[in-house]
Order: sequence, then C-alpha cells, then structure tokens
Amino acid sequence: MPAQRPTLESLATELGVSRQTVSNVLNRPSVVAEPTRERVATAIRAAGYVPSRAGRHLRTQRSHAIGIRLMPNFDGINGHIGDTFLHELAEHAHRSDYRLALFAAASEAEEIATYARMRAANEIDGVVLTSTHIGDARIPWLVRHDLPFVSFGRPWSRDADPADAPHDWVDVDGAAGTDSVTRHLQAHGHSRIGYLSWPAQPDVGGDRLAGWQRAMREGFGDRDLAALSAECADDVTDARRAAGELLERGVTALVCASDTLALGAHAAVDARGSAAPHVPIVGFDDTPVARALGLSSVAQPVVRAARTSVSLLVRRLAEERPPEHILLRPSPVFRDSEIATPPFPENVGTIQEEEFTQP
Amino acid sequence: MPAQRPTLESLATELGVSRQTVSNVLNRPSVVAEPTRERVATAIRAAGYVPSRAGRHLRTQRSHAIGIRLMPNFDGINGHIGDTFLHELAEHAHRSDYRLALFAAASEAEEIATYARMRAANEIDGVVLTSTHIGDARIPWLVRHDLPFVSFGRPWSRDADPADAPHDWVDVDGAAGTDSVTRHLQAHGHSRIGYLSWPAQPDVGGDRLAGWQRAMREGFGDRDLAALSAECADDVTDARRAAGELLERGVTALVCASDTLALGAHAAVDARGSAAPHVPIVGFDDTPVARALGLSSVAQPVVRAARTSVSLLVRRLAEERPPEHILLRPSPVFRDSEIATPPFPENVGTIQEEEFTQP
DNA sequence: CTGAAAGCGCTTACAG
DNA sequence: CTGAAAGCGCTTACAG
Repeated sequence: MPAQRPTLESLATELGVSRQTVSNVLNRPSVVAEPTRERVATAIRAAGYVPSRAGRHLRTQRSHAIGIRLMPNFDGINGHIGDTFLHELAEHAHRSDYRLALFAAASEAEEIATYARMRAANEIDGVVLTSTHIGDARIPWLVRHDLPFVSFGRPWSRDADPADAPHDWVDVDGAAGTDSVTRHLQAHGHSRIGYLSWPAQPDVGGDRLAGWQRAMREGFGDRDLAALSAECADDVTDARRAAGELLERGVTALVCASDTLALGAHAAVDARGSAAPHVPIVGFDDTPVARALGLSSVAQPVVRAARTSVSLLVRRLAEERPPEHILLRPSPVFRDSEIATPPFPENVGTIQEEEFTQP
Repeated sequence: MPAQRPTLESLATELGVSRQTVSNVLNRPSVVAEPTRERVATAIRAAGYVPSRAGRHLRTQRSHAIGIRLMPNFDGINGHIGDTFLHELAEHAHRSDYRLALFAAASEAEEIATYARMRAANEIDGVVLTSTHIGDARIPWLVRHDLPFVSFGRPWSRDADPADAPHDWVDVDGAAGTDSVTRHLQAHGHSRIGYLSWPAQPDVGGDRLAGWQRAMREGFGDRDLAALSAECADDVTDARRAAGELLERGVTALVCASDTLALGAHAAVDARGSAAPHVPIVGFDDTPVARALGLSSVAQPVVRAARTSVSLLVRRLAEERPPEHILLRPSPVFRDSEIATPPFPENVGTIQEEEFTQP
C-alpha cells in the first residue's frame, strides 16, 4: 500500500500520459488506442487505483447514492421481509455501482424532510420507497420535487388506478396469494374458510382480503361472506381473540392477512385442545416464525422485488422513459400436513414468480 | 423551490459578501461579526441552502460516511437484534452528520474487499463491525490499513485479552446474563438446571456458557456440570433433540444460548404432554418470537450498544485517543409464570444497563 | 473582521 | 488518438 493514495494525476505523470487519457481508459475505453489502453489499465490495476468518489461526484453532479429509509420494525415478526429486501437492494445497487444511503426517521414528515435535505445537498440521485399506503404524502412530494424514485408497493388510492401512476413501482399481488390458498383449501374440501383481516383499507390489507373474497364468491356465491371474516390489529393477542370468534362460528380453515395473525389463530386453535377437529391455518409473508413453527403461509418474492426495484431506478437515472409497473406473484407454502398434498402441485415447494408490465 | 440549487457563490453574490463569509457562518460562526452572521444565516435558511456534500467531501477529504455490512439473516429469528441495531446506528450517525453506507457481502473476504475498494475511493471515513468471532480476519486488516472502526463484539481470541485490543469495541456481557438467570432459577428452587449450548468456541457461545457454569459451580460445585449441558446447532430441530436428551437426564429447568434453541426446548417440553412437570426455559436475545410466545429470555441493550458504537467511532474520527472498551449488561425478562415472581426484583421488567470502561 | 486565491480529484468539451 | 484547460462547490490558510 502506497502511503499516498494514487490519483489520476499521479498515475498519468508516472505513465507519461495525460490525466485525461487515464480517465478515458476508465470511462470511455473505446476512445483510447489499444496499446495505450492496455498499458494504462495494467498500471491502474497494479496501483489499486479507484477513482475518488468525491471528485466524480462534484464533476458529474451525481452522487451514485440511493436514499432508503430503514422502517422501524415494531413487532419484528414481519421484520425478515424488510431485512431480505434491504439486503438484496444493497447487493444489487452495489452491482450497478450505486450506494445505499440508509437513514432512520420517526415519521413520514421526517422522512420527507430528510429527502429534502439530502436533495438540497445533492447527496442522493434517487430514492427507494417502501410501505406505501393510502394517503401516502411521500409520493406527491417526490413527484413534485422531481426526485427520481421507485416504490415497493403500489400507490394506493381510493380514486386512481395504480397503472396511471407517474412513477415506477414494483409490488406483490397479495390478492392472487390469498385467492390461491383459499382455492387450495376449497379443493381440500373446506367451504367454511374464515379470513382474519387487518382493518380493511383500500391498500395492502384490502388487497389480501379481496383475494379471499373473490375465491369464496366464485366457489359459493355471497353466502356468509361477512360472517366468515373478522378484523383485528396486527397483534398476536387480538388475532387470537378474533380467531376464537370465527371458530365459534364454525369455520373449518383460516386464511390470515399476516403470519402474526396466523400465530394468534394458531393459539386459538390450540386452546380448543387436541380433541377438537384440526383447523388448517395459512398466514402471509412466510416469516421465520412461520417456518420455525411449521405454519403454512404465502411467500413474497422479496428477492425478485428488490432486484426489480434497483434495476427500474437505475434505468430511470440513466434514461428518460415512461413509468413501469411490475406486479409479482407470491407463492403459497403449505406446511400443514392435512393440506400439504398438492391438488395444485405447481404451487408447492417451488418459488413461482410471474410478472406483467403495464407500460 | 428555485430552479437552480443555491451555492456558496450564488448566495454570496446575492448578499454582497464573499463566499468565504458564507462558509464561515456555517463552519466557524464565532469568527463572523454578529450582524453579518445573522443576515447571512437568515438568507441561508430562506434559500433552503445546504452545502453540497461533494464539495465538502473533495475539499476536506472526509466523506462523512460510515461503512456497514448488512449481515445476511439466515434463520431470521435473531434478525430483530440486527435490525434494531442498524436502525439506531442510522439514527445516531445522522445526528452526528454521518451517513451509513450500507453494503452486502457474501463472505468475510468479500467484506474486506469492499472495505478496500471503499477506502481506495475515499468513500468512507470509518467502519462499524458486527458479529466478531474467533479468527476474525477483518480486525487485523482494518488495523493494518489504518481504517478507523468500532466493533460491536469483543475481539475474540484464544490468547489475547480483549482489553488489550488496539481498537474501540462495545459488547454485551453474555456471561452476566446467563449467570443471572441461572441464579434466578436456583433461587426458585431449581438445582438441576440444564444448559443448551452452541458448539463451544471461545466467543459469544463460550461466553454465555461460562455464565451458567459459573453460577452452577458457585451454587453446587462441579457436580454433574457436564451431564447437564448439551451442544447443538442454532436450529430449532436440533435444539429439540438436544433438549429432549437433557430432559431425560432429569433437568428441571433450561437455560439456552439463544431464543432459537429455547424454541426447540419449548417443543421438547411440550412433547412430554401437559401431565409432565413444568420446566421453565430461558432463551437469549429476547426476540419477537420469544415475546410472541411468552418465553423468558435475556434482552441485550441493543439501542445502547448502537448509540455507544456511533459515539465511539465519531469521536475517534475527530480526535486521537487510546481505544475504549465498553461492556454492557443485558437484562433478563421472565415471562414464565412459575419464575416470574422476583426473588431479584431489580432484574424484572426494567431495562438495566451498566457499563464500565477499560481505557 | 473580511475577501482574493489556491486546490481537493475528477470528467468533459475542445483544439491539435 | 492525445493533451491543455475549465470548472463542479467547497474550506482553509493568508493577506489586508
């Protein structure tokens, strides 16, 4: 290791060429004569030279950094998803020579304030948004201030079609997941299939609920639909209470909006004792808890979502083009022995991901 | 929002002062006459001016960024700790005007290669290390290449005393945690207290094991110590097997090196049926799973650890000083009703953190 | 206390 | 194809 970090200047002097030639070898190699290119490239490698990020940043006005807020993970049960997403995001961003500038924020307002500051300091080129929700103030802010971004999550809104969103987004088709597991349970002979829901909003919770509703309507018409579902907070204790009520109403299987709810449902079923009939439960997110406890669940293609997010954002930073919207299909994982036999063999064990683009 | 981002230059021209004065107002306000300072400060605020990070970086040769590898979270049960740590790290780094440059790496070698590249590009000022272990190649590399860092985790080594480490570290006193819960179980009348261990290495696993050993020796001498402990991988299934063996050997309570192991132990106890005597189990890390299932555990002061890590590193970047070593005390959380009554009231429910510095 | 100057390391037109 | 020049935005001695 040389005491002094090599620079374009020092390398050029050493090689008897101009700074510019060294820079060209790195940035526009085709413009340099092959013998020169090779001689310089070898010297660069030998010196372990890596261009200073600061110099490039100042000159090009591009930080090559992407802002990302680390969402506080209160319950932690669903934390793994965010974890994996972040991990893949970091890996793929690096592969495209982008850095992740991670920050924490206590509220959405603070998150926006951070974007404003980072933007003013020319500190980030773009943003990855997670946990989009109804009334999301971040999206209009980013659009208005012309800070490029991609969101993991549709732009939920009562009025507008997400396909009209003026920005790139990637999301997982939650309705397809709950629809698919509900049909799977139907194929296993269940008709009174309950649904444990978050307070229904026209966003992630409503989407997952809609899948179950669709499958139930197609299977049996509108009969009993309201009586078969219950709302509760994303909390084990409250879910246990709500699941208990559904069990009393005679449900024979339960689909849940999250693994946290499934955990509560599991406790409610356990509480009835081993003499009571078995009630299959399916959660959502396929968290480590579900895996550890052998609960069935619906796995999100998180890795794929992260990669797609990075590539959409990186492409947006490179070229002007119309926004793209990508919806990924989740895959059910059946661990409950009663329903593990595959009436739909294609759904079991393998990760399936389909996407469609709405340009 | 002005179309053009304001600069030191544009602000100075507008105000009829020199660039330097504007810079001084931000960086050395005491050197500017009060009326000027106030006039300039007001204009800065009004313009929403934030100094360009690139300019400062290039000029000062400080990126104000801290490198941190996002550890892959394979099992996910313990993920919450890393999550919380990262969150607090981000928050406190920002408060000191430092950014977190997050990256992923598939191996320790790749992690080191990333440090090398980031260092060559002058991209980071320092590093936060997590998951230190025996034979950790990162520490000597960072020391040798003079890249400032703090580690969350002692520098484990067979020979050396961590107090002699030539770098700052923060760690949690695992032995104090297992020692304390073992004594708590003793105070509740247990003498055959088993221990479920990771393969014993002189690092985190060995540290936690040592606490149990110490409490058992002081309580009952060396009797049976080997027979009361079992080793297993950090895996629910293997833990269940190992816990089953210990139960057959007649243990009446179980202390575990992690919540994952505690989950396995829980399953082993459950498998004996509700007629069998109750066996209290204590895990380690107080993960969301433990909370959701009502398992007792030992909570690490993660928030404190993250804050301390940032402040040690930030201080090291500001001034030359001898390395500091800070050991934080974890706090037992007893959720098992049989042992929840406090023979040691100070250990229950409240977060206790003590630290001592070894300069 | 204030202002003119230098220079951090890079890339990108531009002239040869 | 190669090299001399300009300039991105900032901070820090230094002269007044």
